Amino acid sequence: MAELLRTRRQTRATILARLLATGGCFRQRLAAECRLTEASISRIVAELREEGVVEELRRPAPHPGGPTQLVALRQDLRVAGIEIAHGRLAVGLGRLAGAVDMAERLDLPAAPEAAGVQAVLERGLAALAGYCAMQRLAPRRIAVAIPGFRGLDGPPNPILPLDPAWLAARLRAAFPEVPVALANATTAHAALHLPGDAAAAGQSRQLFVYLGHGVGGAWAEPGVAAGPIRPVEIGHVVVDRAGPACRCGHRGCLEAIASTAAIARLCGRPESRLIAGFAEGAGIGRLTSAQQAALRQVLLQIGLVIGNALNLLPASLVALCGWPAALPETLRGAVAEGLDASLFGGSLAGGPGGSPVALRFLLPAFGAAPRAALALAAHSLVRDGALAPLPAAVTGLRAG
Amino acid sequence: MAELLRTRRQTRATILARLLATGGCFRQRLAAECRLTEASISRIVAELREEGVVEELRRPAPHPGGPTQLVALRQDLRVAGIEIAHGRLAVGLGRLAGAVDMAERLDLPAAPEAAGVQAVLERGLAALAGYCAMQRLAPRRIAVAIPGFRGLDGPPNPILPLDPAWLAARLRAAFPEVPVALANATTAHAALHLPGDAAAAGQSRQLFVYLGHGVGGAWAEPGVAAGPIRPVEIGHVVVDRAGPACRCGHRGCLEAIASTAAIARLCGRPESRLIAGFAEGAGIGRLTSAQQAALRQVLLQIGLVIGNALNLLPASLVALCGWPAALPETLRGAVAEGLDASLFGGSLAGGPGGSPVALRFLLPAFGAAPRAALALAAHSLVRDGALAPLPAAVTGLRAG
DNA sequence: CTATCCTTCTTACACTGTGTAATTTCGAGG
DNA sequence: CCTCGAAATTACACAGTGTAAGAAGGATAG
Repeated sequence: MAELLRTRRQTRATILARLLATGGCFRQRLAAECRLTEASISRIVAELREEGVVEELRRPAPHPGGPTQLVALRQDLRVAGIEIAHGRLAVGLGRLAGAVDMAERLDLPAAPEAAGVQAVLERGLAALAGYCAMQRLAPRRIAVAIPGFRGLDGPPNPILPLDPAWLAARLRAAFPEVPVALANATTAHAALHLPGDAAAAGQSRQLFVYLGHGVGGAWAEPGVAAGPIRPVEIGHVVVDRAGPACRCGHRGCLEAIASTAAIARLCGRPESRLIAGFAEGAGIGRLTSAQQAALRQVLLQIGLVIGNALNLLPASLVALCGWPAALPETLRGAVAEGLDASLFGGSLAGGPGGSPVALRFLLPAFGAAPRAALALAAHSLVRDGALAPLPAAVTGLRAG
Repeated sequence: MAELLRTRRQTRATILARLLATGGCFRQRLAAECRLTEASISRIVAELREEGVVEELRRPAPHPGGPTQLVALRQDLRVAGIEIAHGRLAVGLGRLAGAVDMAERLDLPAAPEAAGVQAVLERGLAALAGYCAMQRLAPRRIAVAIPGFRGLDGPPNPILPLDPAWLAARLRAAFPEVPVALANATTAHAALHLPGDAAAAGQSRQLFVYLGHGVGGAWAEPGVAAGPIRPVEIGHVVVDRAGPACRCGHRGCLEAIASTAAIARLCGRPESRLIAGFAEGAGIGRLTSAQQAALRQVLLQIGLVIGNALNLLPASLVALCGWPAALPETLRGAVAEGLDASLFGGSLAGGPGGSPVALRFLLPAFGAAPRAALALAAHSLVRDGALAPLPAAVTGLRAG
């Protein structure tokens, strides 16, 4: 009995999501992981093949009479990405699997105003459109990763003076027919780091936390539901009401103590040098023992906040993407310690009856922009079943 | 086009949920609020009428040619509830709308052991079954509200020595054919206080927080989705790692500072007297100014935790059920203050672009047990579309 | 090069659930 | 009793999936 009804779009999305996550797989496994019969797989794969979205690759049969057709996303599909990070604009074109065809980075004005940002965006768009025209490549989707973005009709962006409606209109003009996805920069990073594990095919939920110049997060359910990535204001969870002022207007937000800006202050060196050190794999450098102790406190706090978040909405995987990944194991351990101090009903190892939570440290891809935006574009394409996206009014979901 | 596919069970659940929330309404409104056509309403109402779940009541037409048949849940449907709270076991039988036919309360042993609890439960069950037999009434569903419950295959209950599997088996034996729902006591209270507003028919999410001898909460989405009530361990969000020890093993949990036990300690009087005062509507009584200040701090903390929770998962309504409702407005305001200090992107009134959040204080129904369990039973019945519940393995949801 | 055997892949059919539109029913008033 | 106007029902079409039977394809042996 079908206790799980899906629209065609949803079914396509589940299948495409599995293909993106696995990089291609045989129909049997695909059917199992998508909770469909092979009959349905057959129908939809045929449909997607017609449309040029997937292809079947010839493989030697693993056993007599075994499958020979590997179903995979077509490798020549292109997506475009636009990403704003660290005072630069990056535009690029790439493939679904992550390979980048072209990337170009432009400096934003030091004190960005709306007009200046628009001008640089125009240059980036021109470069992107020019490359596409020259190579005769048309992206299937364009995604834009914007720090501080909170929806098309959200509040004005406090971080970057950019009108999302203007950008969306501009993109529609420059690339007619190509669907556009706008999202928060953190959402894009979450898309970049979505785990493709077999485990992820289950009903598991993931909490992604990004610690950069800003601090943000996202809930992701990469399972069969092909669920959306929901941004989370974990950076503005208030840790200490008497703490340092945060740019959001409150005091003692996580961001105010755990962003790279705060850590740079703590370590007594400029944020740019700190980030450069991480980017070169040099780690955080020498610290006084007082600094180490302070850093440890921050890591503990991060763990506490994450544990508290899981008390409110359980997840089976926490991905912590940012500067802590560059620290030695001994210091990093403080995160787990903090988590254990707040996670109800068990520790990381999975206490009595508590389901185990995995904690992963990820190094952010400093300077790899616009890879996150490209990943977001791929995710967005897949999520819509490689069809024209539904207007937000229909989905009832907030952009993000 | 149908971008919203539902199984029959889901459709029935949406309709029944609306009927439960509104207490009966005309088909036109029902169709609109359930996002169905009147044709579908017709089919399903006919089905439910056949089964004796709904009835149509004759009403004078509001305008010439207007509707005359009010669709409503049948008033003679009964549900049974079993609730454990404040050292007592309450069993009862009632109607979906809330009327209680019979309630009986039995004291639990002071230092409860598994055997003692079982014995009292047996007595309660006998009373319930006896009443049902005498009145020739058969409940359509039985719900049990258990403090500390965390799922049928969750960890052993740290609060009450009760094996849920034993209880489920015992209920199946005593009331064969009657589906049983076991849930956390907080979930049951959330069910009791589910808002039935028209607003609730939307996609809104609600955060319910219960401040009693324990502190817990639940996310509820009472909209068309007929979504489940998901328990939240908000009582074990750690507020201050150096705070007082909590029974969960951590320090500084919200429960450790905001439960009635903690408040009783703060006010320097026994918890039972405090609760009795609330139950009689006498409020909290006289406090020294130091006590008032301390209480204010606690309320601020509650607000902070709630604001932080909304940073992680937005909601449009916060229902705060417990002792704060008995306080004067001036003190209670501290909750909103704390909330404003942590809720990102706007205050309670709805900041720039932030969606407004409503905060409601509810007086808990002290001594009204098993009304929460009865509400839970009604909710559970409706949620399953008045059909036999699916086994948890199929729904993929944790009991709660 | 063909026959055979094995599984994979496809497809016809049945079933569920909904919306559209035509039809029927129903209550109220003259 | 008839008629009007809206509500309520129902026939039909359509989307989506599972079941099961049939078609197709690769590997091996002769």
